[in-house]
Amino acid sequence: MKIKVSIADDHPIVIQGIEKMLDNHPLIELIHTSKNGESLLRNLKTALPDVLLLDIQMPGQQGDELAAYVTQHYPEIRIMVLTNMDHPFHVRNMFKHGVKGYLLKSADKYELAEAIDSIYKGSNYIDRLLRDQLLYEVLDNKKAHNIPTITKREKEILDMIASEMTSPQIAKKLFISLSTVENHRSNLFLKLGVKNVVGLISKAAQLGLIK
Amino acid sequence: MKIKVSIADDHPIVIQGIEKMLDNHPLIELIHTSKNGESLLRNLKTALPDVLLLDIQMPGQQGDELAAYVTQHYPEIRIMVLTNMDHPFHVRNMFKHGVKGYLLKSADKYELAEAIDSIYKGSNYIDRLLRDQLLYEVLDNKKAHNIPTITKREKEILDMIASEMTSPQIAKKLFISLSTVENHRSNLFLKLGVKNVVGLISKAAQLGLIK
DNA sequence: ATACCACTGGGTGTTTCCTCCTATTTTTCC
DNA sequence: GGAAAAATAGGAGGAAACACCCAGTGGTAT
Repeated sequence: MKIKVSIADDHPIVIQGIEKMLDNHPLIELIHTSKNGESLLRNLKTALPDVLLLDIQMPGQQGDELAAYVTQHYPEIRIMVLTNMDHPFHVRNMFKHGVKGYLLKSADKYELAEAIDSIYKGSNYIDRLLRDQLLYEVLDNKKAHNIPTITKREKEILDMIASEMTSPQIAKKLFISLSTVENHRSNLFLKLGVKNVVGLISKAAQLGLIK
Repeated sequence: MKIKVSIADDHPIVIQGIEKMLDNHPLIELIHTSKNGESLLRNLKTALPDVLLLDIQMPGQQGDELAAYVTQHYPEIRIMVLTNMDHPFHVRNMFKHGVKGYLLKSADKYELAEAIDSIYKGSNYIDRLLRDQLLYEVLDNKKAHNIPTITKREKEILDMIASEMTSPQIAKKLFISLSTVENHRSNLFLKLGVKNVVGLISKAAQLGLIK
């Protein structure tokens, strides 16, 4: 009995690449591939995989919502994220949504097969570099990547900052005082652990909070 | 006589994906694949492809330098960029360095084959969306994406800005006066057509100038 | 009912940003 | 060798950012 694998990724090249990598593998078989969330959900109704390879950035539904949905409705499927996003934040975030593995798209066929095999057997799998980074964070007691929740208002203001608006402009547009805007700004700096607006933009982009 | 194709991309998944896409194609054959610039140059010494599929972001050499080198030393090779970067700037930039085609990694096998075929036959090929955007820029007489050259010093300072350094800090580190740093800043704003550092960072990231 | 938290607003002071000038020296290129 | 571009530096001024405070209000969860 082979391990049944399904892929959801909007890039044909990636799908074909994985197909080729798993081709003729003695223990793994590919049962279906999906270009987007809807297609995936349709496929899941026809046959259930043991392991689902899931991209984070896809048109329509976001990977984290999709992961949460699949985890809830098909708890027996083990989800492995397959992405280019190499920030520990995303690892934490996706594991919160029930995934069991996190693999980068730079992986080769041996890594891919090993990752699939180990999460099928019940272990978790995280890309080596990211695993080390997460471990380092824990040992170092760093909170930097353990991002606190960004509130609705903060997110709103973050977006406006990112579109090159100054604090006075934001205050005017939101009908609130300059002080309030600057308070929100400062809170964003604190929460993301950055020193200035440059860091804010970089970090927020890295975390997928903007753009 | 088939069209001889070579790939240079640091992601095994992408290489395998393209291999699979071109497998059994009646008119196209893959003669070698390379994971980085060095490996590519070594491969070129053994056999010459008609078309080279080249990634922009690779460890070590950057895609544009590599393209320029190959264009100069092997003018008979037609280079097609294969990348995720979907900004018109990169199209302009890579064509400046002698490439003949620009394809996004979201392409499917038909697009891939068509693109290879058309640049082999002497036409250029640009992803449809990017082609439209470029055309729009021309018709609209927009200069926004026609980014002037960023000088070495400006690049240096841009990197320091991106690492959250303030102007006084940069001045101190480079042993130049604050005025000079601020001049370079202003010039960067002008060249990238932005209003403040936020815009600078976003634009620079978009253009691949930083990170 | 009380404790928490998001959102709001204010004050005060320093630093940095950003713009608009001008101007000299050095490097690069044809 | 002469022109153009890049790098350097200065002043002057206003706007914005950033770092500290503090404090009231309204919702909500225990």
